[in-house]
Amino acid sequence: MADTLRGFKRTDYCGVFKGADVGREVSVCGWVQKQRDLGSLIFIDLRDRTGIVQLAFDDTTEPDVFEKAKSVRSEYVLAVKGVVRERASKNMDLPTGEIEIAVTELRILNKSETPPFEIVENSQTSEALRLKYRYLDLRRPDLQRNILMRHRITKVTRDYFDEQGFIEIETPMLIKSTPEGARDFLVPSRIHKGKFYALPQSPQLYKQLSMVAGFDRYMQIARCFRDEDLRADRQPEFTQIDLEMSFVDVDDVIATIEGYLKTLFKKVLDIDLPMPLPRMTYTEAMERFGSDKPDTRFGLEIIDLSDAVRGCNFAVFSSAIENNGTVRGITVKNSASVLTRKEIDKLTEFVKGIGAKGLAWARLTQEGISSSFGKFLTDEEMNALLSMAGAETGDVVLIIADTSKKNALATLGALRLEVANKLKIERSGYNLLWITEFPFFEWDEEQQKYVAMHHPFTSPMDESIQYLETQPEKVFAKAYDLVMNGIELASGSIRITDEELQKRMFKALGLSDEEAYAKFGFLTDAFRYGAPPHGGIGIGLDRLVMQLLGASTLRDVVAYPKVQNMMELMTECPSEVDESQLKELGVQVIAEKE
RNA sequence: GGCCCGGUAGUUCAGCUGGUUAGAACGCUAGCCUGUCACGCUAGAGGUCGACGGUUCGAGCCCGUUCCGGGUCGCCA
Repeated sequence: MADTLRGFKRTDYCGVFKGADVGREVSVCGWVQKQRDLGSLIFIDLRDRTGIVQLAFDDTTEPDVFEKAKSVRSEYVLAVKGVVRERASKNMDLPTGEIEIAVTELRILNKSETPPFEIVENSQTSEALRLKYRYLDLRRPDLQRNILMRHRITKVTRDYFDEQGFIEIETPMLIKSTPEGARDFLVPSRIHKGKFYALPQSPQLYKQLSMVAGFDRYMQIARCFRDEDLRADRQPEFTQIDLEMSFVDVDDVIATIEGYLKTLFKKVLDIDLPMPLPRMTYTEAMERFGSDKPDTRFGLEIIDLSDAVRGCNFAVFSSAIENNGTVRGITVKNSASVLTRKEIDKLTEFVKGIGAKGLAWARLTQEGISSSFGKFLTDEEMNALLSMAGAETGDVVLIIADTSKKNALATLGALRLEVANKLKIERSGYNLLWITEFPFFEWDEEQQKYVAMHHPFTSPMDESIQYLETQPEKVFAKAYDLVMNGIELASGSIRITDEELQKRMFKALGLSDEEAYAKFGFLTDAFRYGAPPHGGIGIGLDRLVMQLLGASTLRDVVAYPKVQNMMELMTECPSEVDESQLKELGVQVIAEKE
């Protein structure tokens, strides 16, 4: 039978003791990190979320307390009373290493089985096992720090936006399904059989309606859901710092977020982030980095080599250009020793894996120039190409030719990151920038038509509205993304508040008036009653925390994450439900397992 | 859905060309030990080699299927 807490009152956390505490009688609670039994001397490291304190049992300890200490094992839960004293031998590696607690009273509040893995920092145990026993995993100091840091970040966030006059409004979790974009999680209705709620992909429409309602500045730390496949930086449910502001344009939203980031970095990391943040248009980001979320902490920028090889005898190059395509490359400085033929073959496989037809290359070594295309080019053409690429001895030029400029840039964007990883190019620090002026429409090869890059409430830039019906590729959006270290951290836009423009928008996206009204009528109705101009942004809180902590996966900053197949390994959900539950909901399972 | 990587003791891993009784470290159990803090010493327990099927005289190892985990592409307005 375990001891109880009756009459016991904790006075201190474990990890906070200092030399000045010597002589105090204290009471602490925690988990046993380690018991070291030296015979007539026992040490126990007691751990709570603040750290570790050493408990000492020796010839000054009551015999029954000493016997009890002998029986203590890892992860037992203890309550301890004793006197803080200076250690006979100090441990300077430990914050509390100068003192220990000479125990006068020991209560074993609960025993523990031997845990399936050790509760230590930097655990090497497989993530699957750790996730199954997440409550033990979360006891580890690194995850404790992450979760505490996450708390700190949300606290600073709420405080900042409160001070700026933002109002936190809780929007519903059971909402109407609007199946554009990502797949919705659906919730069947018991009362309305055959009808469904959706879990929100974001509070988008409600925050806009809150602007119509006159709340002027809205903020919510909102849970969002998307039924799409997972990645290291994607969970099916995630948290967004969601904002909306009335009477603003692009610069106002950006300035607000910059103020927030400056405060956040200062308070959480004590870093003075230089403001304002750099801005880059979408077009420039694609041209230079082949990505709308460029990691600009290193070079390897994309170079247009088309002019050097136009009309050359290498059909791969010349025909790409003739067919309105392009030839582009990146020059990898001083890499010829690392990027051997074999490594370049691997890179070729890599680009083929993401849809390129191949990879042309040139290595400039002391022994001369070797390349995959040299025999097709005249010396003049080769020299012009290398000079345009800025290549010198020791460099390697990697070239993609494609009839689609978009594909060539995207491939090189991915290749650029792959090469940076391969060469272990140093990428430290916090690199933030805004990407602005996104195209409104994107040409979809499969559907052979323009499709929206954003939700249909995004406002076009004023000067491009005229092209909406005639030249969709010339329409740019009042949309902005915040990119940090090559990860999309936030995304937002100024919204449409003009009913006529909204109708034109729906039409341009291929939605009939009837469809648009059935789906979004509640919003367009609202806009007939005095909608203030407004815009906002959603910041991915999980990604933000991940970046600030330097974590490599969201699972390290989400307390109870899901794994790649969408399961939560601890509770093993999703799980089957009773036939009676299904019947009550009017739901029939037809997708039996094969 | 495609591609790539992984699955051997509680944990992290090794395991030769397919060949006797599958090893190590940590952890765990017991005993000893008065200043440990990666305590030390001695002894011990602990294995469906992810699962199923196949090839073989013989499979942890080869082949097939499948399950589980990770990365990635598709997907993510």
